[in-house]
Amino acid sequence: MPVKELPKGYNPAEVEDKWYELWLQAGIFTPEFSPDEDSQKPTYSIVIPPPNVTGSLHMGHALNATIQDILSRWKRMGGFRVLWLPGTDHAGIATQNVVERQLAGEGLDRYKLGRKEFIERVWLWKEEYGGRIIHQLKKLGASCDWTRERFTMDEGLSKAVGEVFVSLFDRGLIYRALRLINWCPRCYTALSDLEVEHEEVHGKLTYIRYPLEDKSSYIVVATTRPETMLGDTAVCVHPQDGRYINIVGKNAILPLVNRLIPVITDKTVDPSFGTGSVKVTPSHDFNDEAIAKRQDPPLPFITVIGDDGKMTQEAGRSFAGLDRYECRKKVVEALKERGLIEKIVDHKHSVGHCYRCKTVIEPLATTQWYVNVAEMAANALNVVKDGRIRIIPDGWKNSYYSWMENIRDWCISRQIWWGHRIPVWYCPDCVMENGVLQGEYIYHIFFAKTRGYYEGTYAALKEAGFTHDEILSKSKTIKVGINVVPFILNNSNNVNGVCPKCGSSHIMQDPDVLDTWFSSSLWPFSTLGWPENTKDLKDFYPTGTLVTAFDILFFWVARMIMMGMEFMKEIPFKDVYIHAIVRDAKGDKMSKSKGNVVDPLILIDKYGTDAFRFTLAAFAAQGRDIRFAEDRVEGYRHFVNKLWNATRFIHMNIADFAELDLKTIEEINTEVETIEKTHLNITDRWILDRLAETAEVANNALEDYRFNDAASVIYQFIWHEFCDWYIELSKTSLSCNKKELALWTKRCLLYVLDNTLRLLHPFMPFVTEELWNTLPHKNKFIMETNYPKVLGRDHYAQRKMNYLIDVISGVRNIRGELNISPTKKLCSLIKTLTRECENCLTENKDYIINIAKLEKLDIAADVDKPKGAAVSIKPELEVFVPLAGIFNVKDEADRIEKELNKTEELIKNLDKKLLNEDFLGRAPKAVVDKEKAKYEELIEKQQKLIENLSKMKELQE
RNA sequence: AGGCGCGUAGCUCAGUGGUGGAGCGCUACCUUGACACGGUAGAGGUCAGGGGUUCGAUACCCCUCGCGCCUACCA
Repeated sequence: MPVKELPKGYNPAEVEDKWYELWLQAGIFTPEFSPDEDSQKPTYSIVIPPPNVTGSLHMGHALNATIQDILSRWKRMGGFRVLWLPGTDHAGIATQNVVERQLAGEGLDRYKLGRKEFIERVWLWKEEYGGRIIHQLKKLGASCDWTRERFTMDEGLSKAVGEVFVSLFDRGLIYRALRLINWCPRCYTALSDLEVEHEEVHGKLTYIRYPLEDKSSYIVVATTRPETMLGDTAVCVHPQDGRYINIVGKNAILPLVNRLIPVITDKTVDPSFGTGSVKVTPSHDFNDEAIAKRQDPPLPFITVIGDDGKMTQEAGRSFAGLDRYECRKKVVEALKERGLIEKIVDHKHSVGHCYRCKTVIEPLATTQWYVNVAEMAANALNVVKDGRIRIIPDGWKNSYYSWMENIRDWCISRQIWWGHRIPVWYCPDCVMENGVLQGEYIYHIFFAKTRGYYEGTYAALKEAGFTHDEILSKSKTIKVGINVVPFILNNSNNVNGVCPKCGSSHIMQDPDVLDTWFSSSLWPFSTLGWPENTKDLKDFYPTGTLVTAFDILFFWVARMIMMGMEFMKEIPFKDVYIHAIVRDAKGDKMSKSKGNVVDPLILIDKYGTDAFRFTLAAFAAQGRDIRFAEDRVEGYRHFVNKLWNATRFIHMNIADFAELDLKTIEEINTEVETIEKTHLNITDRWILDRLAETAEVANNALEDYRFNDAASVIYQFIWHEFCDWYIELSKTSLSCNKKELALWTKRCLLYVLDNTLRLLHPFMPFVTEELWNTLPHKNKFIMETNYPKVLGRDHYAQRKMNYLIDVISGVRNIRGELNISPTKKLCSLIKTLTRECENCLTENKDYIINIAKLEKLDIAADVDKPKGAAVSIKPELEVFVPLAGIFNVKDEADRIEKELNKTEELIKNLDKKLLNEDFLGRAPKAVVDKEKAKYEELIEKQQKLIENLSKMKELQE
């Protein structure tokens, strides 16, 4: 093996980009990398949770991607043909917001640009900035197959969206309905229930008197939103509420508006809240809407707040045009003037906010598209219940169940432009059953006043001389009445299509686009080529594991399961691994507005990707959030450096062994694995055993998605067994005059190093690749090798090695506690209590002498403790270090006394236990035996300590 | 309101029905020929509090307190 000279420390910056580039060039991330072998392999696939194309990498992404990369690399090394498919999400509302902000900077808005041009602008933006997060994932070392990168607005994925929409539409599972929805007046669109974030706010509860029509009295209602009273159409009490029994059925006079509204009953009213009587505003409150619909006949809906968050004409002259909050003040003032405010009290309640812009949501009656999810949800529930899909950790299953059991139809239309446009058309020229043109129910609002017109029905505008194309091109908003019949064109891209019913060519497409999550719900199969029957689909669907955080369990995971079952008739993934949310060190969620975000790229810059990734893995305990602490990253950077230097040591110490020249690491591995164990020295055998156990534990942990356990067992092995013990001991092995033995130690060093690098590679791809490539090898990249798995255990070596460790740590302990300089050479005598122990120590005397810094070592069964010696008591041996003249007698006496106290404490506890009849009778025999053995050992130790202590005391006198 | 989770060394966190663990920090000694991004030794915890189950509880059950999150039609 040629001599390698490594620099003294590891410099990630010099290494990372180089390897990533080489990996890409070689195509090692694609499942086609080695086609011959690959055809035999089982497949394993992961689809990335597509980050928003507007996004930049945050800690959550970093954790998410690190876990997927660990799985991908581990599975590749485990003999799977792996596809990790990357991509991004078009993030309708978010992206549109970003581009609109950009336009505003130029004094433009989307209406001035027009729909087509606006969308072109978004694509331009996407081409320029949308690749940022992809670039950042590469910095993280993500082994995605970039040749298969997808975007939810790609042609293929759009085709899938269209196919799914049409299929559900044809089966009546997609429908239009007029109901209250969550409306964001700033984003100017409907939102699904999930996209609303509820937040506690400190508000006011206003008690308002509504006079009764007969002037006999008034009824007091309590509200948090006084401005909505303008749209009240009833007052409601609980049917059994005695206080109101006499006025139910009467009318109240709605103040400020002077509308007569009935006092009605509904069981949902809570008599104990407020006055027990509630104002009913069907158009602006979900609860009130439900009450209104339960009445027979239903209560009228009066919309007093518009889609811009301002009061409508219906709100009356004094309030129309006011912002809803402005109006709230004005209404309260007006009521006060009339003496109709009974009181106003502080009130904490939760209010819905837009998840994209945090504006307070307005419930608004609009016509929207919905998916009927009842049946799909039931299927999606079953596949988790019957275990076809596992959720890990399974604590999340209950959340999943309760959501799926209470699921409501999914509002999928959004009043924005960026996204998949709903592939549905309307014909204004068709005549409806009532003899009216559909065009009478299609309402256009222009973005600018044109020839005196600002808005109007399609029919009216046509009448006024506008052409079809003009109407469409000038429309800012198109509201299509619920009674207008939608249809699908055979080819939904065929803009020149005609109405299938009347043949009119004046048809128009639905103006809305689909919820972004609609396209993401198809991700596991649309990215693999569906609706085409592709080879990828056959090879990689269903995928193996979905890795995500719980916050999109419903948004995304549940919907993927629904859609997968519906269109593939098969689960989209076998395991769902839910990882933690990364918080700051105080436990707060990281957010830009709080200014507590930690930028992963800065950490990568500072500590290197490997240290950063390892930190995330080490933190990734199941079922718990991560409080990110930067000093952990620093700690693991030191670990990387430690590994680097271990390799450096090995290179420096194998140079003069010409026998191993020209051998590859693979050949050396074979030699180590096939050699009869008895040819190896005890330290070699011991480290091989430790390695075997480490590999075993690491594999089991990865199998169970316990990334932190895998990381820490590898860490402990490398630092505290391989480096602290084995490498130190190997210095003695290597200087051994039996050349053949030394040669085996050299092989073992290389063997353990190689295995260690492979074990660590999924966690730390860069440094392991760099170091592994300093070894002569057959394959080109470390990821082409196998993940260490079944290596032989060696319990015999374990037991023998413990004798050495006992002696060495005994001497070290004496040295440390008595404050004897590490450079001071000492003498030591070992009294052995068993033959096995004596033989083992004698055989391996040199290790002890070197590592414990001794100048003389005697081992025998009949050693007498020298006068004035420090002592260390171990199970099968006693260590004496004569220190007459060197040490302070009192210090050693104190030391022994401390040890004695500790021992006696343990004996006391055990004593209690062993005197307990119940314990002896009921505890398992193995436990009792173990405790008894321990007890005897401790008693023996205690006696020896007492003996030694008295000798010390004699010396002191 | 309901549900879930958490409370373990100064800090950040693992963990387990049978003598309390890691990293960082701290103390002492050491520039030993892989590494001071290092080595050796050490200090430090009634495992939130109370009750129960058990021969035995930090771990399992119940309650209390504190913190966090999710869900809900809290007018």
